[in-house]
Amino acid sequence: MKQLEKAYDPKQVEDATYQFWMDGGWFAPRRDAAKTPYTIVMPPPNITGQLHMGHAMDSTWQDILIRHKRMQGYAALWVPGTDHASIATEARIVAEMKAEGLTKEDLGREGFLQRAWKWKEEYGGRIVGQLKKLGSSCDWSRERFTMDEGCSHAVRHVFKRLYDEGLIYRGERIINWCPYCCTSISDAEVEHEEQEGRLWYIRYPVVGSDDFVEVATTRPETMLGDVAVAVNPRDERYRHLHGKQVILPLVGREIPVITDEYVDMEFGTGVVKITPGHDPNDFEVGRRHNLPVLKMMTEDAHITAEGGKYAGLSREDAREAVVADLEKDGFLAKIKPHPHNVGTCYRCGTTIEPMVSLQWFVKMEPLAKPAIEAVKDDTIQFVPERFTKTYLHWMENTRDWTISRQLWWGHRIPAWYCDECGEITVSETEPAVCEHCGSKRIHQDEDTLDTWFSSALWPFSTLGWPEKTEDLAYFYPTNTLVTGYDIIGFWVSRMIFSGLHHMGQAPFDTVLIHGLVRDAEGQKMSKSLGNGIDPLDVIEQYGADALRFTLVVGSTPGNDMRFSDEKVRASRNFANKLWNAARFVLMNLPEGFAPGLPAADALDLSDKWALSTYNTLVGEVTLNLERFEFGLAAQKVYDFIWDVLCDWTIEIAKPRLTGQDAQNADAARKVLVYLLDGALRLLHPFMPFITEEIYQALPAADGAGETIMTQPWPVQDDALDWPEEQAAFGEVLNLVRAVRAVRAEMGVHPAKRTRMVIETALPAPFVAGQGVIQKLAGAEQIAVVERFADEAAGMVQVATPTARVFVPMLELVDRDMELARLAKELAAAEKELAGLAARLENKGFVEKAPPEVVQEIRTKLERAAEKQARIQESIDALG
RNA sequence: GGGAGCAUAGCUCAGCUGGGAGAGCACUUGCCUUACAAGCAAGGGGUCACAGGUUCGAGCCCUGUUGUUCCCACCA
Repeated sequence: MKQLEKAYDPKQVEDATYQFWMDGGWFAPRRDAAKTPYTIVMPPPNITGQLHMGHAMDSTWQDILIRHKRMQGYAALWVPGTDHASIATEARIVAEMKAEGLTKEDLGREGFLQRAWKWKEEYGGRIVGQLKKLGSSCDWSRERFTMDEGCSHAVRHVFKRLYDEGLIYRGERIINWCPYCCTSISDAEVEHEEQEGRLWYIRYPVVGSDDFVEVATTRPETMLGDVAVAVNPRDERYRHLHGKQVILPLVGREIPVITDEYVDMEFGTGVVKITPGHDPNDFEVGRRHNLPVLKMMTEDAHITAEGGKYAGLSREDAREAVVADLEKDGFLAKIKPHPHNVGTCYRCGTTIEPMVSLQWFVKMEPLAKPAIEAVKDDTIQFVPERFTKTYLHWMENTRDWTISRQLWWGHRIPAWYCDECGEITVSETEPAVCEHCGSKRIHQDEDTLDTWFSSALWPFSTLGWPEKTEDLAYFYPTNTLVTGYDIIGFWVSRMIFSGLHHMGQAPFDTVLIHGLVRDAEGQKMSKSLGNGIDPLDVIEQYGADALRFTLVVGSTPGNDMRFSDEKVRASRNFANKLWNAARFVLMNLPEGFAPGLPAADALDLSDKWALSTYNTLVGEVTLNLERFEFGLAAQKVYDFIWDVLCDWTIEIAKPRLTGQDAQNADAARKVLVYLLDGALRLLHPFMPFITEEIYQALPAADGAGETIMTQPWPVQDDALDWPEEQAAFGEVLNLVRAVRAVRAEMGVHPAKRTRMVIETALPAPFVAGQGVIQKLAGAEQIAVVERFADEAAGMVQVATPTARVFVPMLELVDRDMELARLAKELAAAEKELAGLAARLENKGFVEKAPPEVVQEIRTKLERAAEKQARIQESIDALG
């Protein structure tokens, strides 16, 4: 048997325990036909990332599910891995190179990729080690990386397949361009932020008259790319302009006035300038009217030659210059303040520039349809349910997905262009010749794929797909996906349509959504605010179990939570409490102690109460876990350990353990060990380290080399349910509490012991509970009688629903004070009685409420009436 | 412009399918009761945002209002 230190020290335990688990190989499930698989794929953290609170929460929740299912006997697999995070990683490396005075072009593609891989080898594993500190029971033998060989194969396979199906196409479209990252980004990667903008009203002279039209714009510099002005066809104010031409100020180009329903007559002047090259709406309008597309900005957002004298200026400088010239030449009518939304790059925050460019796209509509169905028909459920709306809204409004990125770090697009015939060859492996004309002069697309393109395949690419592996057959589809609500659009939705399309089966059945972890003030933790709390610091100070527990209690799916030191300290204290309870139990076990519950007739009333309470707990916690109510489950285990086990059962056991009755002492020990063992199992998913450490010290595990990880999850058992005894002992505890309250109120010193007479019509439980009352209510001698009131002069009297206690302490207290106290008690009892009586007098209640509820109130009423009568009698005796 | 969350003790939050409100921290009082002072015992503190409605009964369901946070959206 292991000796436990006086206070729990996580640092001495955690790393060694994790190593013990690794050595035991318990993280890796075997494919066992006799078992049911349960699978979770970890949302792969970015290789650029450091573990933050979001990861800690995410991983804790997943680990709770996996550990619980593993104990229930499932073949539980948690697949870990990391994401190459193309844009983030590339930005990181470019910045690093910049410090050395190097650019990507200096190194060239090959050189850059070498450097990137080196960077990955060096830093990519960092976060993996951090996940281990948390206690995550992932199967590291199945760890994957989105750019490893298998995942890359899956990516090329999917690309080829979708291309052949006509679901991937290449085309010139208007896309979101980040001038800082110098790449296209998808709609989902654009963040909108409100900015204090302005509306410039510009006069465009009408050709062939002295008239002009006023056009309102938030981006005057884009007028250089104007190809028309548009009015609403129904707008009477501008009917005379239909078919006319106007002159573009500063540039002098003649452009047509067109009519289009898109124009809102209410906004601005009702006239819109059309710039198809740099505005998504204008692009659509331009297509409808066959207007040319002028590209007047470069990839780093400077004006092109198209912009005449403004060529070479940045978009910001160009705006100033254009506005100044407009004003000088009298074209500027007015300027009004105008708050509006500006799209920014989610990575770098730069204002995105809509640009026309040649990119690859995934056609979304045919893929989205079944993905919408799968959620509507509950094949996939969101927890909490409300996120279904978020998902459906995203899916139903999604436009084609821009998947090409002008980056080097990532999956290079498997498309080759023929220098002879110009056709495209898409292939999983590098083709030798153009499949159209057989020419050998082909070159591969320079671009890479959006990071999410590979993450979308994660639930099956990690299991070996497109190979037909045994893992894939056994573990797919996975079961629960755990993630934050912020990536439902980016990731969850794409996994769903990918799984359905490529596997013919939804990738998981449940999406469990957690909220954000905020700081103690409720602010989002972020690097720029510097308010991030490093989970590793918390682990260092309080231990991983305390951190995990904190991330679970008081949290509820989908809701954000605040993180504070006080909360972790409370969790740490709980760990220590458990530790000491275990120490107490263990130090009371004799050599050769044999665990196991004694026969029912060897159990005393308190044993049956404790075991019944535990038995109920088992059922409730199991149900809570099945419903993903982790916070409730954790709270219940906490309450059981602290309240039922420590404050009552252990205290009650003390006199039994040191008493004369050897059989009784043995029963107490066996029950304590049984309850401790059960509580450890129930707590293990939440606090894996300390529960393992204590489990190892229990006689059952002694030297057997077993782990709590694979012990069976407790099952509710009717044989451990004694409702009558549970209720009867509850009355004993009520009496203890009542006596303690009166003693405290009267200022009786805790060490002072008194004689005590219990008057009750139901003596059995109080006789059986004598020892308990003696120990916990400060009694030295107890008599249980059916009638005592007549001899009770000069005694303090305490009423409970089923008994009255007489304590000879009146010499310690003032008689009037005692009367006043009793009067207060009586008032409270009468109030309760009146409330209950009122409910029963309500005919509607008696007739319509369920009979068991009515009966419960009747019983309460009887009890309350008895208690009230006892108090009244006490008062009469004193008076 | 649409959609969603939240509003419960001084603070942070639980509260499962409606049966008379809980925890942690903080506060007050008393305890070194040999597992634990990171502890033990006893307490104080809440018209569950507001107004209606459904129901025998509402923190929970419905409608509206206010405050607050977030998501989505191509009105120049």
